[in-house]
Amino acid sequence: MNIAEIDLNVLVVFDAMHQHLSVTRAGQALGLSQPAMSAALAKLRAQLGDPLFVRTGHGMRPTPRALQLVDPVKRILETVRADILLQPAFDPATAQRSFTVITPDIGELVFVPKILAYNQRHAPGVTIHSVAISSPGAGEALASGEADLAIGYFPDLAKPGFYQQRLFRNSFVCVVRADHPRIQDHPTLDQFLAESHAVVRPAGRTHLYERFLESQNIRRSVRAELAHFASLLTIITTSDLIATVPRDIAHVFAGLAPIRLVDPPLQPPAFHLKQHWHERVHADAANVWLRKLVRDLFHD
DNA sequence: GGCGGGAAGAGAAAGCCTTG
DNA sequence: CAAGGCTTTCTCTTCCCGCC
Repeated sequence: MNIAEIDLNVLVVFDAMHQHLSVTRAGQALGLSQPAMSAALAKLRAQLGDPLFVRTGHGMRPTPRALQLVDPVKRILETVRADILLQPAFDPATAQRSFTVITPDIGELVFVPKILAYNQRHAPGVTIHSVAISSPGAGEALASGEADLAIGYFPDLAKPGFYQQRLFRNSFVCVVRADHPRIQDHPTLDQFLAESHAVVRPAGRTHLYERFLESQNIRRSVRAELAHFASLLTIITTSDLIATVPRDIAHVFAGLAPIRLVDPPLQPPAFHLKQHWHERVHADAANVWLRKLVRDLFHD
């Protein structure tokens, strides 16, 4: 007999019959009426060419052929339950897994160290591969599976097929070297514009503060234009330049070098940093674990 | 999208079998 | 022989699928 000719539901019927040894009770267990259960049993008998369960004075009793089938049927049903119906669990303590996370170089300074510190204690086999992909390409990378998660400011990913979760509210702050000769804690707009500025413009990313100044028709003297936030710290500590950066990165800088955080004279509307993922991995246990970790570590 | 055919299941009823 | 449980048959409903 060809497997395609068998309705595999009959295995469920067989198992229920073996458990209850009664057509009525087996039917109740499967949500079938007694006649429907009887019909299912008749179908099973026809397919296997054996009466399987026969009526005796002590209820329905299995035939030798039925007894022969008990273990194989249980194995098959258990395999279906465990390997097909149950979501595979993700155990961070034992998992050997690498996650690719899209985040700008700010993210590598702000997010990655905390994730790694957590993993070192609780998920020793989990590694993080950080990639800086610009906003338009991030969606493609998430959809193709090239990346698992994007963390940061990705307004292009607010579209069908993608999920997002807000992590924290961010704003801007100015940074200068600790012994800057002119800039005090609350510079006026004139004082701010009188200084020379260092600006970070990572390729392919939205520059919120730049756009804000343009919308206000404000021009400043830019002395250094950088592609990476990481280079900014050295430049600030060795010059009189002033830079306006997201507050989270400024706090990381303050822990690394003698700099001061200063309120900017103009503050654009606050923005939210989020994590984004593709619907393809929405139910994936490993991805769910990573998202929960990111939320627990960074949600304000 | 509407229609028709087939499959499956429910419910009712009648018949059969076994036990006490 | 009555009671309980299984089987069979019939009718009706629902759902799915293919066709136009």
